[in-house]
Amino acid sequence: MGLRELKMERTRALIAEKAFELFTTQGFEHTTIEQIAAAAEVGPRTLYRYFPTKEALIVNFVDIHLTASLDSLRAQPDDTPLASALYALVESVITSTTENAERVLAVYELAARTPSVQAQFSGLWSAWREACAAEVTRRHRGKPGDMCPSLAAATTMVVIDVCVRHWVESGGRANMRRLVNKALDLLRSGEVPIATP
Amino acid sequence: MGLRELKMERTRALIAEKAFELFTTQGFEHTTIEQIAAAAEVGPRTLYRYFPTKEALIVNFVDIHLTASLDSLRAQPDDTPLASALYALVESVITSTTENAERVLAVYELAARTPSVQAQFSGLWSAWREACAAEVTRRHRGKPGDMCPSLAAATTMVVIDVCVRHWVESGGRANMRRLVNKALDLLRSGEVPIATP
DNA sequence: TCCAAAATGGCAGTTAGTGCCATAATGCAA
DNA sequence: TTGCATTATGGCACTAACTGCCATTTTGGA
Repeated sequence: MGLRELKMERTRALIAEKAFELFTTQGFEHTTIEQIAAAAEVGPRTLYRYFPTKEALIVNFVDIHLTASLDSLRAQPDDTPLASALYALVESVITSTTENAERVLAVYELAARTPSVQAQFSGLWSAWREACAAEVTRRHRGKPGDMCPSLAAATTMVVIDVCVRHWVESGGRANMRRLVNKALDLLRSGEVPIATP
Repeated sequence: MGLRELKMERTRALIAEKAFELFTTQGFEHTTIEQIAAAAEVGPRTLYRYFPTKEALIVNFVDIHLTASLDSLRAQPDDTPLASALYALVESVITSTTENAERVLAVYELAARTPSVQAQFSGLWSAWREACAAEVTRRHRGKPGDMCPSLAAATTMVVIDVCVRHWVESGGRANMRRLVNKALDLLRSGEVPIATP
């Protein structure tokens, strides 16, 4: 990586950091792009070259972890059993969430207070789920139209989503890994009721 | 309902309809609020009294169905088995979707082309899922912290989501009810792989 | 017929986001 | 080291989404 890219990466991080600080102290809506740009000592026009929208300044922090988890799914050899490959993905989310607990909690709190941020987050999760489903489908090699891979991916994502929510609601005090394993057990054992006519 | 409210309801519908027309012909981003207001023969300021944001003008169409489905869950007697109550909810989505197939397809196509709309939709689904989970939890009367109701609700929502996507991808030609029952069967029979260490 | 309440919409203002272009910084090659 | 081509920067002008405020109009009912 050249010196140029390094410096830009640093600027990017600085902008995100300053934005985060201002958002947490003043609230998302009461912080303007100008303020953030000023705090990071760049022009507003430059800020927009690093982050396309105001929301991206927060979403960014979760995006990193989700992208990493997708990578760790892709990193599994193609002949890994699907259940194991999916667990690698789950594992990745668990570690990145708990290792950055404070930041994640703050981001979620911020999102809870701001509809537009909330929406962007939902969109991010949704896109991530799509991407995971695509990867699972590729591995599964079933007939097109088979819903099994989509369901497997979606179910896994839902477990993660539910567990992260529970974890956030506990203020980060719950044990995330235990939560996830409990949830997976419930699903596997059929204790979770499924809609029936 | 008074005559006044009736007229307002009509205005609301007219605005939404004109917005929909303009969005489908010109695209979401290339349509301005002014154009929509002009088409509906109201002032822009008035339009904003009916719809808080531009995105709400589309989201509206799906919102109606999701709200209705939630109502049909609430309408079930409290002693209905959870699996049956959840099926009533599923049933509601199936009928409202297929009965408004054309409109739903158009809306989804529009959303697929516009990130901000996409995000709003994800947010809507997410909020709906939360609301359903709350209702399921209420019915379940388990200990607080029990993840079973959240999982039951989330799993059902995910089935609906996956099926609707498949249905949309088929251009509305697939049989939605068959799709849903197939998916529910797969889940119930344990054919869908669950992440395992 | 008149009145109180409520809907409407015009106006001014804020802010997010974009295109364009001049300027400044930087890596590289001579 | 110097000069050049490339690339980041940021200023300016502009569009369009939204908001608060207030005057005007409409409307349902007494």
